[in-house]
Amino acid sequence: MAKTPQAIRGTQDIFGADAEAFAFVVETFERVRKLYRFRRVEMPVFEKTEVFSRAIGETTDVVSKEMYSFDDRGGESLTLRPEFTAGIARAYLSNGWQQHAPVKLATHGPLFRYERPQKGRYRQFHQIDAEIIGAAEPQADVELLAMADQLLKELGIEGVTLHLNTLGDGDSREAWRAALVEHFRSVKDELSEDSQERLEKNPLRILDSKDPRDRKHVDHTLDIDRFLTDGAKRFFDEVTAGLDAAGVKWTRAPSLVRGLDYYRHTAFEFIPDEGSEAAGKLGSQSTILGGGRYDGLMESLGGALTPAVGWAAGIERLAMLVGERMPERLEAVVLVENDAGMAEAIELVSDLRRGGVIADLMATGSPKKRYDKAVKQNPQYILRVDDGGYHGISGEGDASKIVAVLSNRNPSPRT
RNA sequence: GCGAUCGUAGCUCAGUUGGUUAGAGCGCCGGUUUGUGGUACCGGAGGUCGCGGGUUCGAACCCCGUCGAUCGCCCCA
Repeated sequence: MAKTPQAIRGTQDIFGADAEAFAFVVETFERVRKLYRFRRVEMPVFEKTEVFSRAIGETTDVVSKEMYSFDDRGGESLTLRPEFTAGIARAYLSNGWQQHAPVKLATHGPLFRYERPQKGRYRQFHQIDAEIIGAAEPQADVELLAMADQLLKELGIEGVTLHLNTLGDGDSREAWRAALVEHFRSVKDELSEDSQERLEKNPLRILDSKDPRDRKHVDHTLDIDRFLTDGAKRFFDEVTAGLDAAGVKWTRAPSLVRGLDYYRHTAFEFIPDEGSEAAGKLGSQSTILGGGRYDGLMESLGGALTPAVGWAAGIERLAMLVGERMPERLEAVVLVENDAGMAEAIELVSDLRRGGVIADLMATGSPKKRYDKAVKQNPQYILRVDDGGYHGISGEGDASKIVAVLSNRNPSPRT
């Protein structure tokens, strides 16, 4: 026998309860985004590599070691999308969506990052994504976060808190970064190996290092607050005031920095509370939804300065938190007691489905065992068909839909 | 890229200090019973014990390598 090829490492075949939970997340997202008038967009799964390398930043982990890149037959370097935002920004520029600005967009689908898989983390994973493009005012941040908050609530997810920070505007961030580099360089030898590396590549990250050697050198004098320009401070205050008005709970997280270069001002993550049930279900992964403002991104792709803010959430991680979802209950099984009645049974099950009844046909295997198999499906009703046609129903509960279908049918030969 | 743990039937798992022909439950197929809302019983198919090498009279079991999975580090959703 030929050998079955293996699935690619880090990909998943989702089925059963997990697939139901996955679908529930997507359906709930679709419902909620409509409440906020986010418009659905469909995006390519791959782009020219430069879309991501320029937008996300060459030195980020995502670009430097996690992209699935390949040359196509024309020799052009393409990359399977590792995130949504860069591709959406490219689409916004190449399609002239400025005409719709400010525009609220939502999408979902697969993303790809070359990483070692572990709990809640895959090479092909899935996100839901929401962006507001062309809106500079803090109210956009508030609306976006209110939607995220409502989504999590409607998914029934508890024990998760919005962690909020500001990275300031360009000037604030630059001053902050310079101060951090100066500070940490003076104690470089005492930092962890990882953080000595971060010092060159991404000094902001040292702030949220878990290594005690690094923690020793981190204190509140290094928070962004001291470096914020008046404008940046005012912006953040308006965001937090808006969240309070909208009834969205949040907590300040001064060491929260996002990994990608394009973030400005607001940065946030929804994180399970320590010791909560949600935290346990997620393993060592913590962030279930994250994002921020990226006013500088469009320029890196050659567009005009365009303020924008967005977030993405891992569908798999959300699905781990929503609990068991059962498929809709089977309402009717048409049981073929004798194969001579097969045509009649097929007609009956078709009529039931057209009448909005969730129905299945049980007509395979040993005729004597069909009844047991039907019962195992736990249907609300069983309709029996033999060589004389339909001849009986048993079950309990509301049968009005089934009765309506039966009374609209041509009388079976027996009646 | 690094580390830990683990690979036995379609699935979940037993398998004694290394010892005859590797087992169970579930699922699948067939039959007997029952005779119409989850019956009981009998039987059957299904395994290169992840793969390759080594030690041994003898390896699912010990050793080495390799592939894969899981969890963690890094980073992220």
